[in-house]
Amino acid sequence: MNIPRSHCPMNLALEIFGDKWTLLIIRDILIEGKRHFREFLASDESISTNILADRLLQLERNGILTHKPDPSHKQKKVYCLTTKGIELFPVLLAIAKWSCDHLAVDKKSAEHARMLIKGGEPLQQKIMDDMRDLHLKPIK
Amino acid sequence: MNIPRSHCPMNLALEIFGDKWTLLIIRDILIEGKRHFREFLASDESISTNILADRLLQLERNGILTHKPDPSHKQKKVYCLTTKGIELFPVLLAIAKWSCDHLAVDKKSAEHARMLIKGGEPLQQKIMDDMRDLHLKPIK
DNA sequence: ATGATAGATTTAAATTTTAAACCGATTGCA
DNA sequence: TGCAATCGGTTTAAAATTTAAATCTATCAT
Repeated sequence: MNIPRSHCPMNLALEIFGDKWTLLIIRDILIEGKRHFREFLASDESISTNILADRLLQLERNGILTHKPDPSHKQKKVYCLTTKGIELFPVLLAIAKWSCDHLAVDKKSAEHARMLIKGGEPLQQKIMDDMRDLHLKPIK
Repeated sequence: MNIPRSHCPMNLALEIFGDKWTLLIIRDILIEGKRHFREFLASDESISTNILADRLLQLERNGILTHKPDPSHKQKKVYCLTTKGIELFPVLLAIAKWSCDHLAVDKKSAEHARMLIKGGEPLQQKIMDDMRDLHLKPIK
């Protein structure tokens, strides 16, 4: 990474995910359960392959993602969140709540987001625990 | 605004503040108490004037900021958050918490952020109430 | 063997960001 | 009254990033 503009928490975070795409990938993993390049590529926002490849690389460099081989296909990778990545969940949730309160989000997503928020801390902790189980298992 | 890539809450939010600068301006207002162009300009990250002018305009267009004349100087504007803007506070806080937990933030900022987080809901509500008092008063 | 699928890389064009210079209006001070 | 500083910007040209599209090689199922 380059030298950061400042060491303010907000700035350091934005230098990692302050762009239009990075948090959409995290959303795809944390909310949609996606794990593969082609799955990310298929999201509604239609990211292009070079941007996706770049963002995945940056996320790995920043210790938010790792990957392991997919046994089903030698060229296929399974992307895994690290603890650092899983703990972005509250950030996503705060953003989703704000959006649902103030923007014209589509009904289905809004419903899902509100359910997650309404579940409160206990539900959110459970989801993060499940994520830890799913993503942090050692590469077998 | 252009047609959004999708109506997912995350995407809609990122189309507004998914960049390196926008949330730094919100931070300057919500956390640092800044209200003027020149104050934003003086922040550590050294934003340039045209980018700052553009982001302030976008924030106004998106209903997050407004401005009113500053009685002390005919050319001076006082920037005010709307309710929509003030309610970005939990988003900033979630990001700051994640940063403090996972990045090399400077000690002073980390301390401040942790204080805000440790205060919990009551402190956060109080801060947002103060902000409403300060920013939402009608232009006299 | 063939065609589909895998994760990319390459390219050239379009867009955004940047730093720096510049702007006219307003203000404080001598 | 004159002058320098300050106000919120705009303008500019260069640099960097983003984009869509085409392309690549390896793998896989049939």
